[in-house]
Amino acid sequence: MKKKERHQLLRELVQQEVIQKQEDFVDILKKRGIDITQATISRDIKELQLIKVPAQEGGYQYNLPPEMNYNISKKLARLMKDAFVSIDTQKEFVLIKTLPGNAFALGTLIETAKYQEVFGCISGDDTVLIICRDEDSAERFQRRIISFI
Amino acid sequence: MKKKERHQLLRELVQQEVIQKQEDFVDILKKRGIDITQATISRDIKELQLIKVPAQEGGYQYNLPPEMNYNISKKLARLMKDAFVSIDTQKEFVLIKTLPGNAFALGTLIETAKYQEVFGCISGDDTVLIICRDEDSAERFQRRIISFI
DNA sequence: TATGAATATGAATTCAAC
DNA sequence: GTTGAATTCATATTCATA
Repeated sequence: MKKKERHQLLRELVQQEVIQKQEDFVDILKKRGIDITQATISRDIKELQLIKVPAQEGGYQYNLPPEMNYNISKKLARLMKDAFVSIDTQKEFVLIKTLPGNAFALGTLIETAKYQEVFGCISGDDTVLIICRDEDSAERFQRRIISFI
Repeated sequence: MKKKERHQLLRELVQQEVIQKQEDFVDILKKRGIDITQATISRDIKELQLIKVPAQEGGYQYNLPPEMNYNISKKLARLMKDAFVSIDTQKEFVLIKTLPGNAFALGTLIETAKYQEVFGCISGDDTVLIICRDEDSAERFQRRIISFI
């Protein structure tokens, strides 16, 4: 496997999995039959400019570079402006209604953006249900989303 | 000095100075008569969610959390849309013309955003001169800026 | 709760090999 | 130019103390 391919894989992994430390990368790659050491991962991270973000719930998480997250936020903002219908919260849940056919894309973006308030999210055709970490998170997340409109 | 004050100070420092490691914080605070250890800085960084961004020119730099940088980019995008007149590059220099009175604000935002392409920048009333790290950086930076319009 | 000292853990670099 | 092993260096945590 070439370095470029590995870099691409790391970019995907960091969006899909919760990577807390460089050894996590090593372990995941090992499971896929790619043997690589922490030293190489360290260099990869530097080249890809991945960042280690402190999570307030304890722990850390590697993430995409700010620049790329900015692009994700931009997409999110655009989609919200285009397809947003309504938003409501109840306890730790946030429910967003969109124009038909847009919820899945919205859900994917919300997940990719990895907002700390968000525990998980499920999307239908015109509805995204976001499960936040707690009631406060839900409120914060709602404000965040509304600011995009 | 209270923890809250120190946190505020760290937020300012991270925008003004190039902080490569936690000991840099310790040293800077010491010069200001604030005695604090690396352990405390580590906790502060976690609470403030500061991130360590790899710079492609070697080295690392602590920075504000992605969320806050997103806001800076949003301001930059808005100002560009409002006040942009023209842009041109020559070697490693980028020259941006703005409506009168807007260049200084633009320059400040560009500096705060800490784009890696940028070495430094000088602002007048309707002109910002950005010195990039090299010719390639200047081109990349120009594209970046244009994407805001 | 906030902190420092000591320590453990994680991450970056050096050096040699390829 | 890329990598792993060993090492150095940086950072997070533990444990004690205020």
